[in-house]
Formats: sequence, C-alpha cells, structure tokens
Amino acid sequence: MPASARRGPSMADVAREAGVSGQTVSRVANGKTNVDDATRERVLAAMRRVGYRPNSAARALRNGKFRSIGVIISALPTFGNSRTLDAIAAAVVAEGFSIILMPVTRPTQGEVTGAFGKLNEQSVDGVVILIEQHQLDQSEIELPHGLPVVVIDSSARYDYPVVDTDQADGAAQATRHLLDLGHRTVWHIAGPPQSYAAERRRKSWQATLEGAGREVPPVSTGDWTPESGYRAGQRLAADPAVTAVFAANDQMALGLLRALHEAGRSVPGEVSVVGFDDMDESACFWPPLTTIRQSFEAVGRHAVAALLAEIAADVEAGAPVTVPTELVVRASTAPPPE
Amino acid sequence: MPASARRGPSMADVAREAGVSGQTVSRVANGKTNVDDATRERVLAAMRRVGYRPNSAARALRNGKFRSIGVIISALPTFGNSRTLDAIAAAVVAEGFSIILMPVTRPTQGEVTGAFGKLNEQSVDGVVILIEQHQLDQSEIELPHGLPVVVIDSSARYDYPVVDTDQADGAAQATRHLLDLGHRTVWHIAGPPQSYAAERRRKSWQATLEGAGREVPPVSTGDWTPESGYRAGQRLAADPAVTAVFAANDQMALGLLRALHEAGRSVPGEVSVVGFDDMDESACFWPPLTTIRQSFEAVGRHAVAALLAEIAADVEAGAPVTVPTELVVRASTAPPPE
DNA sequence: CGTGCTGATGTTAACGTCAACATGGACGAC
DNA sequence: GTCGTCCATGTTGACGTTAACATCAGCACG
Repeated sequence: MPASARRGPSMADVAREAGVSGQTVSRVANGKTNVDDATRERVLAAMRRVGYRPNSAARALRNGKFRSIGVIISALPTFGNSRTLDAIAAAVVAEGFSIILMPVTRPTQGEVTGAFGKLNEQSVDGVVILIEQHQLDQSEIELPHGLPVVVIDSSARYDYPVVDTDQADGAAQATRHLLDLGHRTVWHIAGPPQSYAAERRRKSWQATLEGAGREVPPVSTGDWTPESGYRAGQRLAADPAVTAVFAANDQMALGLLRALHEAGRSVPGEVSVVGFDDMDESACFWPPLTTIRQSFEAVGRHAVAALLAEIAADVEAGAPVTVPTELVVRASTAPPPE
Repeated sequence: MPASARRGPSMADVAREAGVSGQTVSRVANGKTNVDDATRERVLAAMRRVGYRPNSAARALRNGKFRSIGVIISALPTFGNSRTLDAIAAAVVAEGFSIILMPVTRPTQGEVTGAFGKLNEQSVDGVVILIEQHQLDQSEIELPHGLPVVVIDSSARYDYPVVDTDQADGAAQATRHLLDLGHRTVWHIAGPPQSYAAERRRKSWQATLEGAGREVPPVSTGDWTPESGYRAGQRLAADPAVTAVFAANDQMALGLLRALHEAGRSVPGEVSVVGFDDMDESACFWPPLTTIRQSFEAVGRHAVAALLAEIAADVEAGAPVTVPTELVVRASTAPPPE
C-alpha cells in the first residue's frame, strides 16, 4: 500500500461518525464551552474511533498562523548554541508550539534574509535569531511582515527584544577573581572580533583592569576553538611575566592549558587560568577549570517567553533581558608565585 | 499597525497585477514549462513588485505534504547529537525541505509516540529518529500513516532504514591499537546499558580481547559524562595492573585522565588511554587523546539521503548504512612500562 | 399565550493553492 | 477549406478548518 495515498481522517469523517456537523467537531476539538456534554462525549468517542488528528496545515491556512516558531541558527553544534537551542525547544513545545529549524551556514545578510523569508512562507508565529555575529546590523535585516522576533545577542543595536547572558559582569568577575588572588594583572585570550559576546567580555576585562589601575596587556585573539587557544597559549607560555590568563571561553582555556603543560609551566602554581561557559567537561580538565558559568537554559527560556509575549500581545520590544553569571572556583587558579 | 492583521500577498494579487489568471501564476511559481516566455516574465515581475511568497500552509493542505521532515531527538546538547542534527539540518535544507524539531525529554514509548503524532499533524513528509536508547523497541512505536522513517541507531531490531557509525569496528580498532602497543590486556569504561552504541562498543572490545586470547577484565559502567569517567577512573587508577583503558567516549576518557593525574599515574608512561568520538576538545586534552573519530556528519547525510529516497520512491528499508570510523593516534597511548 | 432571550447546533463561505477539465487560437495535413 | 492537434491560458472545485451568521428549542416574564 503506497504511503502517498494515505491521508488521515478529517473532521467530516468524525462528524459523520458522531452524527453531528463538522462545526460541532471543530468546537470540541478546540475546547469551546458551548457544546452539550453528551454531544461532546459522543464526538470525542468518534474521534478516538476513527483516529482523528487535526490537520495543522488547514488550521494554518485558515488562521494565518501555524502555532510554530522558527529558529534561525548558525554554528549549531557549538556548546552554547546547542544548549540554548535545547532550552528554546523545550520551552516552545511546553507551550504547545512546534519549532522549525533554519540553519544558516554563514551569518551573512543574504542568508539570514533568505531564512527569514522561508520562515515567513511557513506561516511561523515568531522567530528567534541565534547568531552571534554583529555584522547583522538590524537595519539590514528585512523582516517581512511584522513577524515577532527575538534576538539572542548582547547587541544594543537591535530594535527587537534582546536576551543574553550578562557578558560584562561575567568577565568582570573572572578578572576580579584573579586580581583578588594577588595577580598584578590579567592577560586575555579573546573570542573572534565579529562576536558581540567576545567584544563584551574583552571590554569588560579591560575596564576592570583599568578600574583597578592595572596595566592592560596586549590581547590575544582566538576563534573559540581549543586550537586557537593553544596557539595563543604558546605565546603566553613563553612569557614569564604572565601569571594569570582569562580565556573568553572554556575551549580556548583548554588549549591554553595544553600549551602551558607543554611549556612546563605549572597550573595554578605558576599561571592561573579562568575560562567562561562552564562546559560539562571543564570540571575534569587538568587541573579542573575555574570558570564563569552561564545559564544557556535561562537564556533560551527568557527568549521564548519574550517571543510568546510579543506574539500574544502584539507588544513591542521590552527592556533587554540579562541573565546573570556565576563564578565557579576550581583548581586552576591560585595566588601568583611568591 | 497590528502585526496580526498582516497577510502576505497571494497568487490572486499577483494575478491581478500581471493581468493573468491565478493558475498561470501557479504554473510560473512551480516552474511548469507550458507558459509563454513573455507571460512568465510579466508574472515574475509582478511577483517581485508585490513581494509574493508562496504560502506553504496552503500548499501543504492542497498536496497533503509540507516538504518538511521531522526530527525526534532526545539529549540534543550532547556532542554527537548536536553534530548529527546539524548535518541532518544542512542536508535537509539543501534539498529544499525544512525541518521540524521534536525534542523528547525522556525516550519512553509514550513520549516518542506523542512526538510522532504531532509530527503527523504537521503533515511532515518523513521522520528521523535520533534517540539512542534501545528500549524503543520497534514493535512499540506506532507509526501513524505509513510515514517514512529513518532511525539513527545500531539496533537491528527496526524494520525502518537504519544508519549509524560502525561502532564495532571502531571499538575493535581502539582495542587492537592498545594490544599492538604491547599491553597485556585492555580495561574498558562502558557507556550506559540502555545505549545500543555503548553495548556494541563493549561487545566488540570483549570480542577483540577474546579473539586475541587475552583476559577480559571487569567492565566499569559510566553514563557518558566526564564525572562518571572520573569515578570509574578512580577505581582503575588504584589498580597497578591497569596499563591500558579504552573509554567508550571522549568525555569519560577525560574524567579518567583527571583521575589518573590525581593518582599520580603518568599518561601514557604508566597508563594508556583511548577514547571514542574525537571531540573538538580531544586534541587539547592533557595529554592529547588518542581516539576513534566518527563522522556524525556522514551519519546525518546518509540518514537524510535514505529518508528522501524512501519519500520519493515509496521504497521500503534498504540495507542498514554503516559509517566507518578512523583511529586518531595522539599522545595518550604508548607501550606499557618496561 | 405571545415576546424576547439563551444556548446548542447547523450552514455557508473563505483561507491560498493546484489538479483537472474547458476554451480558443494557430498551424499543418489532406 | 476543413479537420485535427497542440499549446497557452482560463475556470472550477476541493484540500480541512473555522468565523460568522442562521436556526431552533426551551424557558422566563408580563
């Protein structure tokens, strides 16, 4: 039996089975109150008997909306993004919406606009944009039909609601922690310059140092990967003045640790290291990594909440939501040598 | 202007603008050949002018299908799953389909059946199941309407097409590598018993040992997390007979490394370690981890290819697809002490 | 015992698209 | 010149659902 021939039973089938009109079936399916209890029971029984499932394509056509939200995402397998996506997905399905994934390979205007358009075709109710690259200037995104949008990013440039981790506070905590341990200053391995998160962390690290009247060492720039942290780490490990490093994420911190080990510099005896993210693995790095924990779960939840509010109420962007971070002290930080 | 009032322009609008019938617009939109070139141009120009986008809800209603495929996934943020999902998503959008995500919190019959039902409502063309738990016996999954399905798993129990990494060969390679280095035997930290992948790897490790006439040490069982590897590692580190360990994934290998470091046993001087997966981080573990690389990307691609074939041709399950693995030798393995 | 109201249920039409059939003009063959 | 054929284009209806309106029975009130 070819699968293509199959269509599920429709309301009309249920109506016939229950001896009522299609409209009454619709009312029951939508939980309307103005249906006699006996009738409702009869309809529900008929639904069960014929195996009725509502057809959301028809619903979408009728109502203009699909009870679904789109997620435009780049770099899905990234630790933070996959975590955030998971949180978004969980929150979305909990609300009875479904989620349409639109991966973009590179976060260019064209790709994002195209993804937007495709989502619009799909009659989504709203869109979450999860692309950390501030090349995406708001002015350039054409949003087709007043579709509600939430951006997960720290940029202040968007008109849309914005949700993100408190990058600045996290970086400040990391830097202060090292200063408090007695280090004269703190080196930094930054994330890629296109990343708003990376930029925020770098600026906050710098501001914290300046606020404490410390020298600001030159920045190494990586691209979030362990390899880039390793390369930056090789340079830092060769400099005996370096006693404390704040890496902009845990993966680069891992690369740094490797470089330090290879150079024979003990951690935290000679050099202290702080990361950012608190990956599952970080507690088992060698040594276990002191880091800034961020709650991707909370970011995802807040993003969905903001989006659903926008959808329900037609409200404009509220104040940006900022999710706090937490310093997790493990074994990779200690006071400087003598 | 309330967003709710907005609907995009429809074929009728384009038709009016271009002075043709709606049907002709439809023909142009679908690239049918029997349209005069001049007319086609006129229609395309009109589409551009009014900003027409096809409404896929209407298409889905008309055609019964949505050009979308659903993905039922548990444990999304897992390294392997997020990688695989990314590959699936990329392959799916490349074919012009879109992808509906259905996360399930726990891989129980009920949850999966529910997700299936929801996807069916959405008129998806096919479903990929990405849930590594073989509690999901095929007999228990009710698949509503002959919907094409592909399962990513090594279980032989399914009737559906199955795609997975060649777990057995990978584990054999890992074990043989350690044996070839001269180790008398190889200890194993296994994944959770509900996982088919874990079971395959364990069996293959055991078979390889037995095939070589070696003693099979007792198995430690973890749950894929670094912490579980750490706990298992503490026991192994205390046993001086242990000179080689194959961990069923890189994260547990990382935990093991930590336990070994804490116990003061040098790697690979006293103990050799092999992982499985080749995470991005593994090259920067200390020491850099010898591991089995698996191509989640290939798994995702093959799964989509199989699914689309099923959809297009109404064919039944072909032979299971097995994706080869590759041993990546780094610095965590060496011959045993003296 | 009519009038007006309430609440359950039925009827109609429309959402946007496209398959199927209908129309009508151009052109070649006899 | 007449017929048949082919091709571009138009018309109609249906996919499944639901808002809006219509109907009708029951019931309270003057």
